[in-house]
Amino acid sequence: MAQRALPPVVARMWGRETASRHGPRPSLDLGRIVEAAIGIADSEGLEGVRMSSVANRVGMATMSLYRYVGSKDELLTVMVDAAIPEPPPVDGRPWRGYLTAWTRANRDMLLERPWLLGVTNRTPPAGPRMLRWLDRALAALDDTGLSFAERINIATALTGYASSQAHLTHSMISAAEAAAADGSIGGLADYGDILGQVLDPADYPDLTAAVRANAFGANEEWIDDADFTFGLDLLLDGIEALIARRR
Amino acid sequence: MAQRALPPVVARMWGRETASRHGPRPSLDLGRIVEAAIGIADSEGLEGVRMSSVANRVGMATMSLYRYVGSKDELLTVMVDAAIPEPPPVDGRPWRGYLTAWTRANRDMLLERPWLLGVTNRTPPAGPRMLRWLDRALAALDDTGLSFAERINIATALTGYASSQAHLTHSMISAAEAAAADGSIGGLADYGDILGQVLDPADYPDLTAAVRANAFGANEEWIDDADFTFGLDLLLDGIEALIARRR
DNA sequence: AGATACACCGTACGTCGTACAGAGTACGGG
DNA sequence: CCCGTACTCTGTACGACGTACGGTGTATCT
Repeated sequence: MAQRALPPVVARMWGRETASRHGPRPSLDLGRIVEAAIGIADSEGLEGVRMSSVANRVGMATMSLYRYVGSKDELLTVMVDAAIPEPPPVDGRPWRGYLTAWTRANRDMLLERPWLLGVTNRTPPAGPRMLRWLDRALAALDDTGLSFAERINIATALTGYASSQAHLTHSMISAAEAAAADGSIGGLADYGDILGQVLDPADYPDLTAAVRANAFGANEEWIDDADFTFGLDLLLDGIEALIARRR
Repeated sequence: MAQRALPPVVARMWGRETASRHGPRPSLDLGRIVEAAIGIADSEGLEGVRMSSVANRVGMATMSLYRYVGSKDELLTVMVDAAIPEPPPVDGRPWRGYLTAWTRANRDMLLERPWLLGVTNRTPPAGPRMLRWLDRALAALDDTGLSFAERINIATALTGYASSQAHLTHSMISAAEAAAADGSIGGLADYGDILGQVLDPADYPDLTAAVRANAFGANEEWIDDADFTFGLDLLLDGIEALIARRR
């Protein structure tokens, strides 16, 4: 059985470090470092996470971190997985109820730690927590008669929806915060205002109509679940139709 | 009518520059700079886009760019909108056919210029091209009896789906390229391989089953539209159900 | 003609990731 | 018991890169 060697990042995430024989014991472990980095990201955002600031927080020299982590990118990758909470527990609920909660929890975790959105994953997800989410979604669809490939695609679509939505509401929130300071665009109402100024009705007939109908100023409560639920139900209805068709 | 002042980035994107009275004429315009920056991004990726490299390409000193652009972030924002192609033309097609083409074109443009995925939009989209896409999607749903708010939500969901999907396939592609060089994870088959090594069947029952069923090694052709169409049809079926329900 | 505002540019600074090399330390073999 | 070895920790230094600042030349307005 030719075992392909695990990439170092993956090995570290799964705690498959090879214990060393010689020399002094490490005075730290990767966990403490990641924990410190997450703490900084939570309080100062991603820009606050510097190799120097992380090292400072764990009481080491900057360069010492490189005994535990190959690069800053690697640290970020490990951070992401460690910062993810456990997926909602699977009770006996029907799939639709569970996946609703699952997707909402997915979005919520991204809004609680917005810096997760700022880490562009270049590697496919291979962390223990992330995969646990995937596993639970597959489990929820166990009795639907769908193939594994289909179930994976469904989970992927839902994850994508959660993160798009989180990205959107987060950008609205931070725009509003910026607006409070310097008076730029803040809130959907201002956004509609801007559009009204700039749009040429001939070029953008429907969008102009939407602005005039005040479709943007409508709900000021962005985290209001109305929009989120609307799109989610679109997906779930589609899934339901697929399952029905299969039977 | 109290016109809220346009944010400078928005003004620049819409060509609302105030012509200056005194002094020498600018030897360039924003368009040339953006064009140059896009050219670099296309050939070298986002990391290639430095203020110095852009300046070099247009034949100016680095600092001269700041006469045309407030900051690098601003340049990136303007680049994004300028790099977006026109949305597919609206013919008389029924909404489903048009939105299918629209979403696919949306994804394709992201795969053609992957660096678009690397620009994290902190501002809500306010560029002429981006808004034209939105307008056309709204237009396609004209005769469906849906409200403006609903149509906007639908367009948002489809855009989100396109970019999630693009993000995913792009990360697979670049992982494969990296694998060709250093032998890390490449392709879905390798991915499944890794998972098989690392997963504890007790903790990840369904995922293990999926791996054993070879659900990951199945289709090697990532840009194959099968996966894309599957998720898209989920959404479109949901939309269709909604429209039907309304009537 | 002089004042004024603006285009363009060279220099310089601050920040951040990390390559490199040295110094101290525990373990294993002789 | 001791020496070599491998490993941990650290300071210094370098290279990128964004951009603040101030100076210089030029075209327009009074």
